[in-house]
Amino acid sequence: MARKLKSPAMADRGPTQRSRARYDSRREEVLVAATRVFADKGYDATTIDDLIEATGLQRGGLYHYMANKAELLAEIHHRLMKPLLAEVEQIDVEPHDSPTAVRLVGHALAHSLRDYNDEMIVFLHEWRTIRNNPEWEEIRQMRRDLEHVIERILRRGVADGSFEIADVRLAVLGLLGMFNHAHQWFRPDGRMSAEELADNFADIFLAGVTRR
Amino acid sequence: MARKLKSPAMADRGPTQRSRARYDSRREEVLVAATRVFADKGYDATTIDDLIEATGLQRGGLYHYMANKAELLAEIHHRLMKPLLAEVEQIDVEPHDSPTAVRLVGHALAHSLRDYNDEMIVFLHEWRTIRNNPEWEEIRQMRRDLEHVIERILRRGVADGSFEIADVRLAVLGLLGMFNHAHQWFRPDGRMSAEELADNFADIFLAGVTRR
Amino acid sequence: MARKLKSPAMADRGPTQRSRARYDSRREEVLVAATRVFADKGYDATTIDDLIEATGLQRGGLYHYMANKAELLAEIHHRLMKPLLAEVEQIDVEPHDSPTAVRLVGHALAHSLRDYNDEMIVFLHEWRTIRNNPEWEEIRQMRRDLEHVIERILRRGVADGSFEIADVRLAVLGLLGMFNHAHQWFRPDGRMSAEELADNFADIFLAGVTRR
Amino acid sequence: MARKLKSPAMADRGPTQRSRARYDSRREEVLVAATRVFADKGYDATTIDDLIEATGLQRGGLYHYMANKAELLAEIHHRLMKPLLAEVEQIDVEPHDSPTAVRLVGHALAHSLRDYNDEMIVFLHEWRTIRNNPEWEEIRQMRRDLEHVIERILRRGVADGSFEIADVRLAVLGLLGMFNHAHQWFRPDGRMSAEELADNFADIFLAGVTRR
DNA sequence: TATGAATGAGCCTTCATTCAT
DNA sequence: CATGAATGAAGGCTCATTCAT
Repeated sequence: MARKLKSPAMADRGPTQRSRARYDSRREEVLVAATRVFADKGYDATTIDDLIEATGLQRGGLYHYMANKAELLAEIHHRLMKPLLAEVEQIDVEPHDSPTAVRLVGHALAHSLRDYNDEMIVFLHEWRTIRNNPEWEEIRQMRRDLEHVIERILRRGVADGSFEIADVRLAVLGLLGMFNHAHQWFRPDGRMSAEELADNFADIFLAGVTRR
Repeated sequence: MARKLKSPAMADRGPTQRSRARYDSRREEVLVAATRVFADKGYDATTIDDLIEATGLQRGGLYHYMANKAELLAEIHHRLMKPLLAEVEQIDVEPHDSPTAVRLVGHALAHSLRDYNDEMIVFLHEWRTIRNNPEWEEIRQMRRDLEHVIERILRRGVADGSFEIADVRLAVLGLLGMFNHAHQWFRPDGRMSAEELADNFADIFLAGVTRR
Repeated sequence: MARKLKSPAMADRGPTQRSRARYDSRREEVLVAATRVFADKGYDATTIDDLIEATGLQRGGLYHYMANKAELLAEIHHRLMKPLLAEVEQIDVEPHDSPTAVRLVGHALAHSLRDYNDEMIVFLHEWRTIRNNPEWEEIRQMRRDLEHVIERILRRGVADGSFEIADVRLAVLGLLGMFNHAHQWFRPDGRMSAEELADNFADIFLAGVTRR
Repeated sequence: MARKLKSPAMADRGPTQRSRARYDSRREEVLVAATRVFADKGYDATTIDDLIEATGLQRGGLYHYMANKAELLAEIHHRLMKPLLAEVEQIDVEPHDSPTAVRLVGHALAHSLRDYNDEMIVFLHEWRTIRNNPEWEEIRQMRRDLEHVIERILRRGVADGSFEIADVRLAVLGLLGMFNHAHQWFRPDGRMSAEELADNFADIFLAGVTRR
């Protein structure tokens, strides 16, 4: 039914490159602003009016760049999890020895903390929001995927004799927990670099799991 | 009411004949598409985005062919009522005997049903929309005009002794009602032709009002 | 989880008879008022503020008596269709000859028109609203049920040789259509009684379908 | 802040001892139920209806045991922080050597985790809610007090040559962070006792700050 | 003409809280 | 103390229309 009247001459044009690019960059701004506000006030406590103020758009204009508030939260999680998951899965398939793999995972987590600091804050704070809402199964799945990859790496370390771990699931949560909690004090532009953070935490964790 | 169809008088200035023709044919397409959607979903429930989808135009483009949504509804009613009213008024001034005049009115109504099926559906469904909005007085007037012509024909039949009708107003509503309701099942390409429909209903109606 | 703290002594009380009755009567008022407004302006065109004005309640108070606007529409249809369906189904199972059964169905329809005039108006106007919304399948089903019972009665008349009908489905729609359309002019307190209406329409319909 | 727990001094006037006791025990139940719900769904996402369901009270009844929702949150924090703060301040004034003091602080934190698990969850999740609302300055102060006591203990350890800490503030946050994060997996009735948890974390922390 | 970003009024609904009984 | 009807502010979202490009 669509595009019935459009003349053949223009049928294949669609939005111009330029307008498309402007839309995308504006959407990016909206997303960044929303992430900031969500990180600061929390998703539920953030009103559309807060987003209006943060973006400088008006009500309708804002909705030009998002379907609804929930979509923003989902997108924020994708922005955080996709690169992280990719990096960790890459580590999983490369031929590292187990301690090195764990260390690299630490670096990947630290990179997220550095490059997606606000997203990380949102991710960690809104877990309950996401957990309690059927609509966000996809995000829950990404989180599970991350845990599974790390679990696989640890199990390989156990299998090859590098590690000695009583409860691998718990170790995964512990490793993630160390980094997750760091979001409360780590600042991308602070004294400690992401690499230092990663190495310090990797040292601690490896000291705890390495077979003696 | 802005942006009425440009009057022919303006055609020789500004836009070329060709571009003028293209504009009109596009406008026609918009109107037909809108009528279809209004008939299907109702005027209020139809959004501009529905019209965008139905016409294949874009938001701004669509507004080149209409001043606003309300104008479309008005125009749809004009398209239906003008020929019908003309036909019925013609019958009124011609020297038919009363039963024949009624029969011809029936045919006129059936023709509307056949030739302006979607418009008829819109007309019947949106009556309340039109009734409650001051802006549509013009349309209400056309409807009243139609009723008045028919009423005049019936009264003449009473006066000349052909008919015996207790409440002429009610009889008008009854006659219109029979045809109006037929829009729910009559299809221009269905089993029953418009002429058959007209004759059947005329038979029933005349049987009811003819002086015994 | 509920009622954990409630002392045993009061566990079986629940709302008092009195308060329950007041709630119900207030809800009834809301429903009647809403039906009136829906009948007048249409469901979609009726805003919550219209209902507030019609009921004399305030926003929150109104929502005390309804889950949402849609629920009202559903309830209105139940109020109309349940007694009608019951009456027609009763006719179907009683041992009437076919013409009598049809006449009784006409009376049942006329009773609805008389006793549930506003509900009837809403029912007839909002059919499209209901048709297009998955949430109202239950109502669509009631309508289908009604049509089926009438269809069954007509088919029995054909089978027993009383009627001669080319297209029974169409005849059902025609019978319903006659009565449905009458809502446009029939008034419970008008010149014509519901019984007269029923008999007149039954006469017309039976004249059309009786085997000659 | 209205309707605080009535002070004991008022107990002898008006309500009997018995009714007073019943009131307090009900209030206790309300608090426990609310804490559970807040921990599960979050403070903002918890509605009064959730509390009604969780307590088994009715709307009006519930409000007899609380001034408003915010008061519950404040009270929950008092229940958690008062004993913890008392325990830690006690440690501070007792003549322990610095590593022992730290270890005892760890045990105090672990006890909170064990005895006030839900309160802890609420405390950690709702920090932002509390931070952004002027009304909760008192709670923010308690948290600051806790940090200050721990900071004092650590600084004493630095002063007496036991510890070598570059950034004492950060060390405080680190120590609290370890325990705080544990609420995500620690269960009062789980494999690991609170004492074991405390000792493990104390070992790790002390290993990190002890002067070599 | 055409585009689509932007506007802002207005809609339905939720919810903490109050208060007459 | 208890009830539950009522309040009304505020929230998320829709949508017809405008306008700079």
